[in-house]
Amino acid sequence: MSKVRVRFAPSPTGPLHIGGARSALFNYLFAVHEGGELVVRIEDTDLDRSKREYEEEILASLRWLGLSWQEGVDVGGPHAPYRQTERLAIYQEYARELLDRGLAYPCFCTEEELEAERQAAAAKGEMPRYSGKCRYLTDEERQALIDSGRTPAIRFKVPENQVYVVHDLVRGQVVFESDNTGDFIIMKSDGIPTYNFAVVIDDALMGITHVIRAEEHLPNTPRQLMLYEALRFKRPEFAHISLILGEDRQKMSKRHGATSLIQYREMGYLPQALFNFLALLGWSPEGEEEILDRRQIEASFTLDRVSRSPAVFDLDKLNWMNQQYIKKLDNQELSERLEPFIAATPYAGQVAQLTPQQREWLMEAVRERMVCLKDIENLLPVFFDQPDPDEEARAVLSQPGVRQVLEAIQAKLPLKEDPEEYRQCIRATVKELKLKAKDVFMPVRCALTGLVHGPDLHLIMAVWGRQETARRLEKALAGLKE
RNA sequence: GGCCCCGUGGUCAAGCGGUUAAGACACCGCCCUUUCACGGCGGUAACAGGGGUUCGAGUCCCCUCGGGGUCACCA
Repeated sequence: MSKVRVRFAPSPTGPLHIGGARSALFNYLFAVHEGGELVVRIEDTDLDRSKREYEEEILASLRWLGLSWQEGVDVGGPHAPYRQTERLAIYQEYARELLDRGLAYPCFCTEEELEAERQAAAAKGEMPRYSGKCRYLTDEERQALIDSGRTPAIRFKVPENQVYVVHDLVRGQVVFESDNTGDFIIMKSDGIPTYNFAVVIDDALMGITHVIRAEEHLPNTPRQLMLYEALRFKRPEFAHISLILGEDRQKMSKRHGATSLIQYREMGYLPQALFNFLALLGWSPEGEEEILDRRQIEASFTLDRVSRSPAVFDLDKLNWMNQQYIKKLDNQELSERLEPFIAATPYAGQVAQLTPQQREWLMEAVRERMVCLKDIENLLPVFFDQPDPDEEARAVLSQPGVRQVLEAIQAKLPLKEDPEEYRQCIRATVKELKLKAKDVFMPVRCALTGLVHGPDLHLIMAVWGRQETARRLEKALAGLKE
């Protein structure tokens, strides 16, 4: 058995989509698990829509996700070039061969004519399928058309009455009849190959052994099988993975909200979480554990555990998973991950002023309260602002005995700045005044933060430090009615 | 419409002829707790329908229904 070689072949016509990321991920996982190789090829034959910046963005997204590959546009390799527009001579050579062997022919129909044909077919309730009009043109007729200034596209002659069977690794046998397919274009009139033609040639030449791609490509597969046959290439194994759907069960697209990987990064999702989440969309490990790191997934990934049915993208579950991963980060990592998100808030400067120790406390206070890293922007204010108490807080502060509590706290504010010291200070007050813990904690929280909810009070106080805590107490006391 | 794929709780999903039909997310309840969150415990909830095959069917076959994909000189 030859070494497994798979590929991920995106079109640089937009940012990397969630679905594309999952296809890339499955290829990557299969390659790693089988000890094979992954190649990244750029399918930029759509000249109008392809953009180099998208190519770069896609590669960056793949790297961010944690994928790596052995061959590709950016890393080179023995089958270079890996960008289809740089391989045009190759496709032209094979097109020539098919023409010479009578397996393809020039088609002079204009797009307008073809469109009219399709309209007519649709009107009659027939399926739109190329009529084969140009298939039997004589040499003279062809020459005349060329002389009249037309540049032909090249069509492949679809074999009649043949049955093509795809032995799909996730779907089993899928049968297609060639008669359902009209002669299709393999080279556009501008000399650029179409998708079906270019993929087949590249996959064959690059020694791809397994084509793992989204299910939307399944109907294309018989055309590709015809080309493998015509070009006398050995066909690879195929595995069509199910689609990722939006809430409405339609193929996920822009209208379903965030669909590009970049957007998830910007919202503060961790690549490890996305990696884990995406792997579980359409694949399941043997055990019951669902929080699995990259190594574990690589070690257990097999195609036979890939699901045939489409999967709805469940943001709730991604959120939960991201939260799990955030919780696992230590202070150092969390702090680093959070940096760009903190920088985007008005508190960036103040956070930068914190001592390393205070910063640790900040991380502890905040860690279990975030679903996404971006949530930090809602958590920061309590450490740096002292808003007037909101309605709920005012209710707490209007209870009798609040002044006494605040004064007791004030009297024993610890000299040592440490969360434990602050906690002890409050506990001691509880004991001294013979109150319920709640009746001390809540007034203090409300007086100092103006809010009834928030991170652990002793951690917040530690981040403030003695001076700031004392200042807030002062201010709160002054603001009390009596 | 033609062709093709899919069909276990709201969602992901285990199951590969015999199970009280796992587990996770979400939801609800209880506990922990200064609050919220976290965490712990528990609960509601599913084999699309109909025919077969079989001693026995979520598992195999057929039909129906439902959902989706695809029918370009886009990939």
